[in-house]
Amino acid sequence: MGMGRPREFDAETALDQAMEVFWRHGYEGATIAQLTEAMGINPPSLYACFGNKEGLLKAALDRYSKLRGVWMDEVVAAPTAREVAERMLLGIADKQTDPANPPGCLLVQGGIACGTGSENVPFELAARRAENEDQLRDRFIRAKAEGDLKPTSDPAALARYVSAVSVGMGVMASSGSDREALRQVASVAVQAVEAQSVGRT
Amino acid sequence: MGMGRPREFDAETALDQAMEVFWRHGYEGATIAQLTEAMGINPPSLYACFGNKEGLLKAALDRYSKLRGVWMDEVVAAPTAREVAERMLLGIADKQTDPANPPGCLLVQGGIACGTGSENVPFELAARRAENEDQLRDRFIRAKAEGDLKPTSDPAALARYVSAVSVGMGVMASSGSDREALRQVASVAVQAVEAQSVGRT
DNA sequence: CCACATCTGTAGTGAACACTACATATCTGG
DNA sequence: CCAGATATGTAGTGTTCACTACAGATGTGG
Repeated sequence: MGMGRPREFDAETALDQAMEVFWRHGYEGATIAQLTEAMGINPPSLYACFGNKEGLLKAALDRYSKLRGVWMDEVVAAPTAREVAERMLLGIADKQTDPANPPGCLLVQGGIACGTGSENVPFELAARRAENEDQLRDRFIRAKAEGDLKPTSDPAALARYVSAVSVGMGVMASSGSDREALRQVASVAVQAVEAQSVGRT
Repeated sequence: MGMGRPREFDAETALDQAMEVFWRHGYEGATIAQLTEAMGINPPSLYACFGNKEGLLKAALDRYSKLRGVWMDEVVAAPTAREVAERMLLGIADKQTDPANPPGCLLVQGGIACGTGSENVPFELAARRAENEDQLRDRFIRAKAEGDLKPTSDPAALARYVSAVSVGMGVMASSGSDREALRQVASVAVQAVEAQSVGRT
């Protein structure tokens, strides 16, 4: 038995284009017509490869999380909790205003509130954000064990805090805030982590 | 000339119901059928009273901003910048997890990313958020003039920061974070404002 | 070269959407 | 009580949506 006609497009390249459309218009705001045009394929190819619109979103999120994960590994490699927060938030300020991508963060722009039939999309995004938060929390737990964070500090709360600031910055970026404004927010935000650090300079 | 048949529903009560639908499903996710059912009226009444779907959203936002403005006045009445931030963020933690309302904040849930034809909705929401930020900024400018905030502090950046944290908390609330989690975020966030304060205890 | 499997493009499908025409009902001013 | 004006309920309108049937194209294994 034969193996059939080979696909004429590259799935990852197409996913990058789809990611951009979801990023810019959100899950519900993105139409199949926009997606297929950006991906350079026709609807049947999309459905054969990704199942349906939600399957395409999940594939795009997988790709986004993968790239993001590499960067997060560099972030948590910083020597102190304060520097982790600084690297993360200042880095996010730059990433979310990078003209190479739509403004903001796909994990926020993708869909915060959705209509009937797409209720699980916001939870899907939240689950991805939670992964980042978990990674931060683990890093802050280590920082506390190393005596870098105060014995009274709450690593989970700190991680939630940094995650919340990231999300807030993403919304600001998508509604027009420029890089300098986001960097200012990041700088102020880092001071809360610094206040929980032991050897503050 | 007569004045016509009087309307049989109360516009403000109907707006409250519409507000809840937009809050829960977002602008694009909310359908006219859901809105009219929640408001207890039929489509022609909705269109006669509010023009179109976007007009209804703006009316709901006006109402939301009005209620919110009353509360913000109480917030900025706190004696110090630190207490302003604390009142604001802890209050938001409670409000965004109040079971009487959908979780989160209408100014975020309403629509962060929208599809073609609704591009201005996110900007409309951003403009409302900016009003709160301006109010905070003015309060922090005063705090700096009063010697409550350090001479090196940047009131505008502080206001942006508090606003960003609020938004981030709203997203967290809408994706299932409970009140305690939000309060922890608020507590950490306040420490950044405290770090900019003069008489820190 | 043939049977088979998979992809691709065209051209739709039914459903859901925002919005409205129209007839009827209920008010005010004279 | 009548004329004008506005609201209401029924029942649609055209459009757009996610998704797909189908026929032809292009590959592999025998």
